[in-house]
Amino acid sequence: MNKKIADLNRYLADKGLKITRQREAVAQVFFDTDGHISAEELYIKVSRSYPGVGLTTVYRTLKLLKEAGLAKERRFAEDSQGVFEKEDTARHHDHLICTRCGKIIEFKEPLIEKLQEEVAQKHGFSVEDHKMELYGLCSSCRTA
Amino acid sequence: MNKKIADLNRYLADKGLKITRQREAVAQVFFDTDGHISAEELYIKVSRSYPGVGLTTVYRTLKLLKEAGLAKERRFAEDSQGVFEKEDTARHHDHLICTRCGKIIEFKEPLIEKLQEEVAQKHGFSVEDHKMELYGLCSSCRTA
DNA sequence: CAATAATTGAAATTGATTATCATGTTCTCT
DNA sequence: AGAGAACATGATAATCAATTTCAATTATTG
Repeated sequence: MNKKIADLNRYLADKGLKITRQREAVAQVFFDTDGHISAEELYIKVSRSYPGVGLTTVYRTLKLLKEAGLAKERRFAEDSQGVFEKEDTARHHDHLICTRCGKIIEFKEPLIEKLQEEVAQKHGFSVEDHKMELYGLCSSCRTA
Repeated sequence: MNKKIADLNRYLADKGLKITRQREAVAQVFFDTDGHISAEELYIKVSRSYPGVGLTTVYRTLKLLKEAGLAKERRFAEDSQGVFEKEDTARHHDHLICTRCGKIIEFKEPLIEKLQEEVAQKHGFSVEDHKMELYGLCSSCRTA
């Protein structure tokens, strides 16, 4: 699935930026990753397939991916490290987070989104994006 | 409204910790603050009424307030600094955030909460807490 | 009031992220 | 293809928020 790499390259060309081996490496590995990944983790993962790419470049590329609308940064409570995920999966999904074991489940609920729109309108807002996190105990932690 | 100070003192006594002038100062100023405040901002505010209280102590006291269930820490996207708010207002309210001017409006929507419970149950979770943020443009930024 | 244990503030430390800078690469134009 | 200009890279240093350390101080308890 090189469509996203193509999207990135189009964005770069558009901005007068350059297509490099490192950017492609980081982007490729990132797009092959499901769920959330931190810059540090991505750096390690990239290093396995494409050694010699610096952590700094990983940070910089993730920033570009955000600007290009291909990645999304999230910050979970109490977590000092930011995590990234692909923008397409980031869109319209929310998180259930177990406060004991840290397990994170992603879900979608169109009805909630409809209500969000309504609330926003009531306050004169137009919604572009949202983030919802439910904190609680997962079934295994509750019975344990 | 010294009830909360009393709550804090009860918590401290319970844990074998001490009631100090500094803790009371930080707590008092924090409880008199509406909305969100960062540790740094709170430090400045405290320093005006009670000079000589260190930033470290503000951080430590906020941590205690969290443990005592009297404060809640939040982390908004893209914001490196965590912010705190009183637990009573933190409970069951959500945020509308303008992506241009940064304005934050708080709201409640019981229906959304009901749906959250249902979704969680579907995944075997019991909800203890939640966080929801809607990002968009406020009315003035949209027309500007 | 004395002994004990917790607290304080300043400074040092950590961990994540960003800036700097000399060197290397890509793109554009011919 | 080649040269020049502009951008990118990676190592290191710097920054920023938050935490830890530690010697000196203070609250509690008996």
